[in-house]
Amino acid sequence: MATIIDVAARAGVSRQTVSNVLNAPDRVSPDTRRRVEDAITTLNYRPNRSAQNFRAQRSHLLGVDLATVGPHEVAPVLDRFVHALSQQAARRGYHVLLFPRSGDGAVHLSLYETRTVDGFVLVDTERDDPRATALAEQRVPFVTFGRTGATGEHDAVDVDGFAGGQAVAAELVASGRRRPAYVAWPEGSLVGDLRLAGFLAGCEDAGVDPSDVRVLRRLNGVEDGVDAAVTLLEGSERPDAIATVSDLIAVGIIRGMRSLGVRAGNEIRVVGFDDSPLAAHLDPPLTTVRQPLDEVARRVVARFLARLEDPDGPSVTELLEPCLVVRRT
Amino acid sequence: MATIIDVAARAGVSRQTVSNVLNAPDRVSPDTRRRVEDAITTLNYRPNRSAQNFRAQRSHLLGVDLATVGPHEVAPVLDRFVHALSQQAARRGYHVLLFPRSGDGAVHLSLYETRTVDGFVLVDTERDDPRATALAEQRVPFVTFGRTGATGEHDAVDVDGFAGGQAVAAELVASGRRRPAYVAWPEGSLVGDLRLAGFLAGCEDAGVDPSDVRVLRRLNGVEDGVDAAVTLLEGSERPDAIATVSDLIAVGIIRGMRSLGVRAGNEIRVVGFDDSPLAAHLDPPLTTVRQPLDEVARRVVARFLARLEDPDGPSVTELLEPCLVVRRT
DNA sequence: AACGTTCAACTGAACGTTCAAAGCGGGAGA
DNA sequence: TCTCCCGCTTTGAACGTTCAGTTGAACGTT
Repeated sequence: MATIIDVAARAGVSRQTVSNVLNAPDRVSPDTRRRVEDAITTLNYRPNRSAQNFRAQRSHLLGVDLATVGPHEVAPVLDRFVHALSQQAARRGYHVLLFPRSGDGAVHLSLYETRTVDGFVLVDTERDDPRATALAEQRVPFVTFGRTGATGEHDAVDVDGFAGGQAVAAELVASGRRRPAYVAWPEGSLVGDLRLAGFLAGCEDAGVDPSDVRVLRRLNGVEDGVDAAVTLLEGSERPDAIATVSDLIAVGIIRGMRSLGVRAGNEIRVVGFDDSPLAAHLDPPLTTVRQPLDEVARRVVARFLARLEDPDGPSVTELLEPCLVVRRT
Repeated sequence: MATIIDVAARAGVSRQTVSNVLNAPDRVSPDTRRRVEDAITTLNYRPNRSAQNFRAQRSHLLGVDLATVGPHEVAPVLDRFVHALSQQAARRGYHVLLFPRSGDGAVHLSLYETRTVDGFVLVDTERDDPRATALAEQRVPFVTFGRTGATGEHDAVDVDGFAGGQAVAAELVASGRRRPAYVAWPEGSLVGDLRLAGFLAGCEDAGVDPSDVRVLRRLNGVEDGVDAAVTLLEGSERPDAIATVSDLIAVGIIRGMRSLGVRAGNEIRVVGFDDSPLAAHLDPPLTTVRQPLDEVARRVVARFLARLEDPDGPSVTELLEPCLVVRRT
């Protein structure tokens, strides 16, 4: 591999001049510049990233811990976000380094201590996420996708689940539904509680009394959705719409309804959340709320770089609007 | 951040002794070792990875290019493999660096030229994959998950799709089916052709004439599966089993059958391939072929490290056995 | 001619680590 | 007593880059 010294020798200049041609071309005379560029081309020189990292005390790497997903679990948002993140990071000279989340849920602090990464992006945050607390305490640069409730204590980018819930309610009522039900996660999840609260607020805004909305709480599985649908349909007063906190539950709802001979989208509308890849392929295609993952990723990267620039600046939480995707249900 | 020099000063030894305590403890007297270890603990010293990388001319990073997946497409194998890979890599002191596949499908050679990564892992390879050709030509260390047809020209780990196809045929015939059909990908895909060939061979082994097997060719989409199912069922002689080259197509098959009032698993069995996360959650749960992704990842990492050790060693292709998962279809 | 300014290019130093080689006591053998 | 060896430790050097500071030449002003 050619080094900057080789290029300098070939072009008859010093190593710093070569460096300048690459990093501050205006400091070099046009004539010299051309000679150096020729040498670079001839030798196919590429600056050694390890050396640059070492010199700059920056790894240009962004750590993302992968939740340990069982072979049959789905991580519909995580994977797509990681794709988007690696794309946006690449635009800014950074790359995404994946590492498995350690057993106890702690972030691998050692990756930062050894300067393997410049910081972290946390995904799937929960209320008072211990990972965020630990990182903030150690003053490690990081940004979360998702709030933790500790506003102002770290940078975060999130999608406004409350607004998403509102939009769902508005759409359902606008299409004439008056007896909506909601299948939520168990109480305590920040994400889930916001989506539900938004939905209830949206109902109220549209003139449906929130206290009339039947709310069921289930875990995030297809089977849990099936169960919820059966519960909702067996009563004497069936809802005319079922909104849910996730697509996975919605899949179960649709299936549970079908097992009772009811096709989603007619008497009973069904709405999911996340617009996971399968939503469009369901039968019937699922109405759901899409998160602007590309934009989230863009801002996460921007926030992260800003944090590196100014470690002591104030923490910022950005909120992005989700977008309702109306399909057949 | 404490450096090795700080530790050395505190323990009253030279920097090399500290290095030895960490990398070759047997060279250091027990007494000194203890003193140094104390200093390390006190100062919370961690060797700087950038410096190590620079010194060793190794980034300890493994590049994986992410196919650009549309927001509604699914990459069921890729994502799970990447998870497994990052886990296995971490065990060997390596990490996975993600980068977006460039527009023209070429691997980002520059990541290697700049020594940002030590090499690549290629996923979703195709016959005579241009990425593999390019990397081999440049003598870049890499391992593919999936064969390319160019055996011996690069390291590869693959799952035996032929054997998978055979297993499917064996199971179907053993359960009494005599008129199986197969929905394949368009001819030319190495993966697809092997799975189909295996299926036909398996039929022959079990006493069903392969030339009687109806083979349809479709793209890899849910809608393509629906279409295939309709085509297969509308003829006068319906198959009693439909095997497919992928779970996604199988999803479509099940749906297409249902649209004609036929439930998969009874008169007509359906079998997918890949055991993607949704397979177990389908209605009815899908019988499919599981790829041992953890084991594939483990071997890919091992092969890769072996290749780094010995750049000129012979190329090896490893083949792993898939495993049929019989569910309700 | 002396001096200040500007532009272009160069030199020294440093980032933190580890390999290779050298130093240094002390004990065994000649 | 001298030599050799052994175990432990130190020193020199290098990996490739870029920041900060310096040199040198050209040019205009006084």
